[in-house]
Amino acid sequence: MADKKQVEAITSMEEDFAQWYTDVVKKAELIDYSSVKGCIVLRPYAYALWERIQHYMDTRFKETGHENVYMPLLIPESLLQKEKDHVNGFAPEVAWVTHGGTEQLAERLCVRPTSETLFCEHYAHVVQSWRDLPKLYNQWCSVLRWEKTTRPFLRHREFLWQEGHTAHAEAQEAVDEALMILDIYAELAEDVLAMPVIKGRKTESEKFAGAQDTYSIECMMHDGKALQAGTTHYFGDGFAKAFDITYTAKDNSLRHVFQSSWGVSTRIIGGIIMTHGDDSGLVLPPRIAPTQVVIVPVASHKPGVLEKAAEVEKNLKAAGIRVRLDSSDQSPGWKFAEYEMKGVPLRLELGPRDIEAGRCVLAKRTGGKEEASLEGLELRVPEALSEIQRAMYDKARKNLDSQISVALTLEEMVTIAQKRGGFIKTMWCGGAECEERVKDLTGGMKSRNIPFEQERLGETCAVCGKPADTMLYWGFQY
RNA sequence: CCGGGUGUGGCGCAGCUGGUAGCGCGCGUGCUUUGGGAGCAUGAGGCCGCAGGUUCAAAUCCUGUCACUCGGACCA
Repeated sequence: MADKKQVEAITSMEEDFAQWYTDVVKKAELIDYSSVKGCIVLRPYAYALWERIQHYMDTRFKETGHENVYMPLLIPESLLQKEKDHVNGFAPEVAWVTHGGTEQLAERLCVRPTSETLFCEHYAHVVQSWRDLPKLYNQWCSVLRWEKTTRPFLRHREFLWQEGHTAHAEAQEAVDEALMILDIYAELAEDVLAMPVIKGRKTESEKFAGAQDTYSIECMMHDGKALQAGTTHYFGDGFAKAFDITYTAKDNSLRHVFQSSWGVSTRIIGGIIMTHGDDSGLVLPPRIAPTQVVIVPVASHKPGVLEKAAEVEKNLKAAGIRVRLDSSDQSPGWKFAEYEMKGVPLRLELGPRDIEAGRCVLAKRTGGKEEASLEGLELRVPEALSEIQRAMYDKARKNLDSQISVALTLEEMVTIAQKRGGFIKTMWCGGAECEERVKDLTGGMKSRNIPFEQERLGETCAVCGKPADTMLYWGFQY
């Protein structure tokens, strides 16, 4: 029976969430493992998702004046060493190239874990005058970090991302840049991926190595764990001083630039899976789905069926819909299950009975079947897709809201952390010791961010009881 | 990095008191099927993760190693 095979194919979320995730990632043909730990093959379906994410972001970046560049893969050790906090943050997880052919290199080269240092070196070369600013660069590339524990999408050693790096004359411009990009990231997550986010600033102890301020968008997964889906950083002039990036201002004084950097990686695909997926597999938001509509012909050997299906495909394609006709000789039931597994938002069933009646069956991946007239289908389908998109966001939003708890005391925090996880919001005094203490007592819960949307939950820090005027989100994270 | 589990055709597994590999699914071909993972027939495919060792003989026993996976620690 269909149900039985489904259950065998994918572990239920309730039974074992981690196993469910691994099953979905494999069965939906997103990835394959390679022979190097943490270096993962992105199969066509996963890469198509990434391309759509890329396309959205790249368009937004270019609209806002950014240019794409490409920096080298290798960083000499001496260059990496220039900014102290930065090197301390990354040193434990960089991989080194020590030989060229059979010869040992005079200086070893690190495979970029991120490219701040390369951008800084380059900016020092090309920035001379206030007329050269701002520099608004982005690059699409992969980076390498020698992680101990790896999981598909969520934690790779090599992963794809974009990293933006900008240099500005004024501090405020660099801050504005970091905040504007954070908005773009939030719009990607909410409008395109149907993943509601919490925007905010990272605490001192959680910010990026070398940054003055780090901002993040935080998402909530089905299992109550948070996922940081994107971050942006304001660097002040710290890197500029370490790398000697100076320009001559209008008044002929020599000044350091102010910088920002920001990135989103393929990790966000893991977020899509864990935000929307269910026990039948992936569920993809229509705006990002590589295939939005799959046409499943029924009794396709009967005359006229495939022809009609091809005609419907052509019409929908002409209407700008990403549609695919599966005319393979698999049984309809097989196809139903297959495309559910792959999260295709809308299935269009078309058989002899339908054709005779001038209609088809539309089945939403999110639930619900309807009969639709073939006449005007190119209007009904986009409508159905936006209904799905909206429903997915609403559902995710509801999940996020239901996972937020308020705690006024440390005892409450610990209880909630152990009982249900999710986000906990509390007042916080600003002390790193309080973060440490929460982490110890809860077995790893950390601050997520200080949300831009602040509320006054009380007058004192939930952890230490000292006066507090900041509200902070906490949570377990991926 | 610490602890548990697992590595045998593409996938899932059996075989582990040693004797040279088997099942289900999938795959190829043919016919019949087609509204929730179709049926019959026939065929192809594996030096058992890798490296040592014990033995007349190793998928099986021993040692090492690598990978995957779960949990923990760590983590822009």
